[in-house]
Amino acid sequence: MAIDRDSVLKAAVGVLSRQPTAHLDEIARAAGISRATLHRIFPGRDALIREVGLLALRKYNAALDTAAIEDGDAQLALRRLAEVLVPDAALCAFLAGENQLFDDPELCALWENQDARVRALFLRGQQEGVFRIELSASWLSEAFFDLLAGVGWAVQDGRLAPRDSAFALIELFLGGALRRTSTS
Amino acid sequence: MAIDRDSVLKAAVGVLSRQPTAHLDEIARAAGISRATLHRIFPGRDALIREVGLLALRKYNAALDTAAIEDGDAQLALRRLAEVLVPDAALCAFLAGENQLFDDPELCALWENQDARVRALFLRGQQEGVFRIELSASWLSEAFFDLLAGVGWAVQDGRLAPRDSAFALIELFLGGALRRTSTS
Amino acid sequence: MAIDRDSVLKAAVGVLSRQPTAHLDEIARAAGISRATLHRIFPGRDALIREVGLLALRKYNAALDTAAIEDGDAQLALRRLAEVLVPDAALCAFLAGENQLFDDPELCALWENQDARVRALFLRGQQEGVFRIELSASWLSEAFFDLLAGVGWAVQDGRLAPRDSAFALIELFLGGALRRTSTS
Amino acid sequence: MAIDRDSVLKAAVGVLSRQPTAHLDEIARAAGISRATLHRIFPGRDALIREVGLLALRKYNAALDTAAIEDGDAQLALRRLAEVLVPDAALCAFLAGENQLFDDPELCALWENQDARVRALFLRGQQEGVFRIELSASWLSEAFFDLLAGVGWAVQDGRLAPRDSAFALIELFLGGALRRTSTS
DNA sequence: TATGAATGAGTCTTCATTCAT
DNA sequence: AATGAATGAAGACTCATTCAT
Repeated sequence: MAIDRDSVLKAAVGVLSRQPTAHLDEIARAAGISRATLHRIFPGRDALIREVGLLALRKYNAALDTAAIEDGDAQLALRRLAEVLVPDAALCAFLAGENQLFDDPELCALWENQDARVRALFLRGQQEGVFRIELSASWLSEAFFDLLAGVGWAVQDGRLAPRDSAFALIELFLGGALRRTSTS
Repeated sequence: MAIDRDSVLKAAVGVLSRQPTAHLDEIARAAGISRATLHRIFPGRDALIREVGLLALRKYNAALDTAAIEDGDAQLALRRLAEVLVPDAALCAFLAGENQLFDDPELCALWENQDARVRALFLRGQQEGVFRIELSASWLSEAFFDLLAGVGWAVQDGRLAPRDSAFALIELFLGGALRRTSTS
Repeated sequence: MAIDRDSVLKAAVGVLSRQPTAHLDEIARAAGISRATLHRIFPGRDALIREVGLLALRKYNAALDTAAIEDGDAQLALRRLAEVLVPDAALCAFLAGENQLFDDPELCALWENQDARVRALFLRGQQEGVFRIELSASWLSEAFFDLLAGVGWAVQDGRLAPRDSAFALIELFLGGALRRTSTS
Repeated sequence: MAIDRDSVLKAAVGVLSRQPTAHLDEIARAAGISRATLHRIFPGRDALIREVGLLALRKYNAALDTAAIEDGDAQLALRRLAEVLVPDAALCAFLAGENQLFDDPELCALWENQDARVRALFLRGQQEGVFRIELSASWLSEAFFDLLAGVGWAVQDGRLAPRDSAFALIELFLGGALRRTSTS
């Protein structure tokens, strides 16, 4: 059995999400293999990063499906999405740090497609009166992603407990930082 | 007239916040000088990045002072802080992308000091009943910074109008994405 | 088979003793390897030069031991030393050309230690009535080294036959250029 | 009055004889002028070094004339030469360290011419029975130069008193290190 | 004229990548 | 198949050199 591509990818995510400029040395060490072997599995650095990007985008897309964001109440759909995405927040952190990745037309298209679905979710929610209309759907989409990446970083660096991360994300994003006074 | 360190730093921020791995070539070109001159002003790449980091942290610290975040209502203090920080959001985006920067003890200490002030602001707000207590002060502080960096990226890439950025940041962060229904 | 550090060092001596400013390119070519490999073996130019210096000083020290300069007649001891040192005269030529090398405390200490032994040899010879007392022991030591380096250069450039070099060195140094007339 | 070329040359000798790879910065500083001014006086580094080389060779040649080495007893001629050369030993030290200098045909020719005169002196001395014939004239010439350069270094670095240098040179070179026992 | 400032050229260095075992 | 060893390519860096004052 060949070395497991997935385990190498996972190691790469762990290293690259924290340090996008990490050397292949570190990634190989994190994966427990040598640089040369890393090259046998992935034809080169760009290929490796592209694979990680593809993995991230596929998981993101799968999460959109799993959460069925086009169905039902927009708020609940977003809550489902957060629940599904948070375990892979590191992948989103990776994507946030490798914005050069989107020079690749295929990845860019994938991202656009998925981002469009999220924007559509917010738009739907705004039309249904669930989400605020003063904030554009695209900003909501971007901010949601920013916080998701932030959760990924915070968890990886031990500043946020994985168990709390979904709550922290969705509560802040949906409800904001202000306490709602009952009388207002 | 001598080359202005600050103008070079500004150009470096513009380039590095979008692309942390940018070559010195690009930075020099963006600053309108040659690589050699860039090296005369800053002894090396690390020194340049460190200087940009210092600039960012100093601006951040100055913003905390300007906004007087220790004074008055916590919500208003945070609103003032957002207003002051947003024009320099690119610097925060840079900081977010160069987390390796905090290996430097001095920069790390500076950051810790400033982050502590922001956490104290949230803590005060929570004690005063202004901010929600279900979200930890440190998460609020980190999330605020994440959104600030996100604003920086979005503005730089033309996805968010500079004019709207302060509003987008503070409204989402304070109020969240959900529309508040008057009857609930 | 792994590249031999010693063979690289030997090549470096050959190049650097003639031309202290030689590019790493030339040294690598002389060693039959690429610049990159040279860098893998020695972390940098300074490290390489330092290693060559260490090699030279170690050989010099070993020669002092081999010749047992502290034992027996001082003149014979010096003759033994010359015999042992001459094959490595190129190393001494290298040392003579890289006097900046002695900024390094360790190398400087090594040199001082060895030079002290040679000075002690001359002092002993002077006390035994073997060496002239009008010439200070430190000057004798230095002059001996100068001639040794000169032999190294002359041999490398083909102006002196290796076979004659020990004789040329020791005869000139001990006896001087003047013919001794029996009647005087 | 323009900056004195000679004072700059003198400063260059002082620096370059100790450190052949010295930067123009150091030479300019030693001469009390700026790098740019140094460039105005000498068209470039090569030109400067060539000028110093020419100066050294001219002084050497002048010394051969002043000492009238072709006249009278060979031993006395060499003693006169040593007396005349020792004050400029630093120049010889410079020449010894810049052997690349002799790639220049003119300098090479000059050197060859002068070296031939010195070799002729030794050859004459050997034929007159003054110098030993076991040591070739060319080796004697080279060794004399080596010791002269050694004197230059030793004086510059404070290991030899200028006052003693001529004596140290000529006594060692002519008489050698061995004490001559009256009975032998 | 003399100089601080700027730069072109070329070396040093470090990667990602390939090769031989 | 996996790896240590070797290398090509390209960026970082430092000079000598030139320019503008």
